[in-house]
Amino acid sequence: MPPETPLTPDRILEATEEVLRRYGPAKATVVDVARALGVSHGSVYRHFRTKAALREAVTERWLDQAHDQLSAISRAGAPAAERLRDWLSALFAAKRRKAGDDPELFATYLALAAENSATVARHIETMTGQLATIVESGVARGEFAPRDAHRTARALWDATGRFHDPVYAAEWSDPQVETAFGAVCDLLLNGLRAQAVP
Amino acid sequence: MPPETPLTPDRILEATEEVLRRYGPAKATVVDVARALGVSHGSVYRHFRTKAALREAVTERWLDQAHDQLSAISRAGAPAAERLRDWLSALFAAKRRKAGDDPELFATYLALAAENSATVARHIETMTGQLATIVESGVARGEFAPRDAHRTARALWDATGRFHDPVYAAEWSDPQVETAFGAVCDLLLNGLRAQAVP
DNA sequence: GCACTGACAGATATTGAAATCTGTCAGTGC
DNA sequence: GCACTGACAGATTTCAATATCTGTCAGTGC
Repeated sequence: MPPETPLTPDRILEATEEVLRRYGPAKATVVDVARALGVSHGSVYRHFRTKAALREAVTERWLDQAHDQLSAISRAGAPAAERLRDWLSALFAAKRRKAGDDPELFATYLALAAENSATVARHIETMTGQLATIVESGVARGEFAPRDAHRTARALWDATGRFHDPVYAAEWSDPQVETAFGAVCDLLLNGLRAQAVP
Repeated sequence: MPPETPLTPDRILEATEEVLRRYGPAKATVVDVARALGVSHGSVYRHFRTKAALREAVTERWLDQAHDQLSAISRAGAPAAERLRDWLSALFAAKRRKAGDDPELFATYLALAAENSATVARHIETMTGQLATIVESGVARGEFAPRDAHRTARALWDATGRFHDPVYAAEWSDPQVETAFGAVCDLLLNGLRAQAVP
């Protein structure tokens, strides 16, 4: 019998998210996804070549959500130092909220991220690209000393890892972490404002 | 029969390290340690109340090794900026060497560290204490702008996490990581030299 | 008395047979 | 022709039995 709604990659991804949410990354199976959609698992394989590809697509979708809000900050008109602090704060706040609101779901996506390092690497490139935009405009306006924007963006990303890398999620509920974040931001912003690195 | 050599905590720790090295953290048992020492496992429990206490003692011993070399650098007479860079480089090099030379042993100690967070926290306090010493002397000599040495030391530790936290060990074999380390160091040292954070 | 042993109970880990899952593909129905 | 099904082989996971381990303590020998 033909389905009421056609089976699309998007509907499959939605069902996969739901199944992952309900069963967790270890127990979620393609059969579960098919069952949730009321189709046979063979049909799922018509749209995603492997279970890994399906999970990768879900991972990508999840990571892409993070881009939008931050992208707006990176291209705003405020002074670069302010935009940079806002951007890093927004990233930290978003991650911390997700980790705190639903730790299980966060752990699920952490597991997905761990098995899709290439997708994560692409996500990080997008993120450091936004940081580079801020640094570049700061240099152009004379706020920051001239420097290699991409190298600096990567350094900013690396140096703030404790406040966005999910492996540290357990520490984000510690009240002192806000202070630590402030201290690192101060140091980094100070470093940008100072005279150029030789 | 009385043993040829008396059973001491130190001998037990040595045997435990050997057993951990041979069997890994998941398979190493107290019975294995006792067997390696030629005693009954009951004897081991006369010196360490639980298996967890034994593993914690091994963890502490391992972490303490790291202190000595770095401590010398932190108290040397060189300019603070140079000492700081040397200290961070030495820490990174030591960790990277350990991770690269014997990944299995490194993974073993990583597992031990994960189950002894209080011991690790004490280790980190010692480390940031050494960083604070460098910062303090840099401020005293006028190399660095005045600042809270401990807060700054913690920020330096946090910001360089990617280059000493074992969770990132897999990335340390990437040739680009040296560049990334240099970029973060440049930014941080620049931040210290610049005028004080308000 | 002292350092050690070894048997024990309850907790944890291992193992292998049974169940489930992944990925394929010939077949079904429209 | 097209979207989907469902049976299948091989891979993986589950589960319960079996074995091993942890931590205790009364007992042994010096």
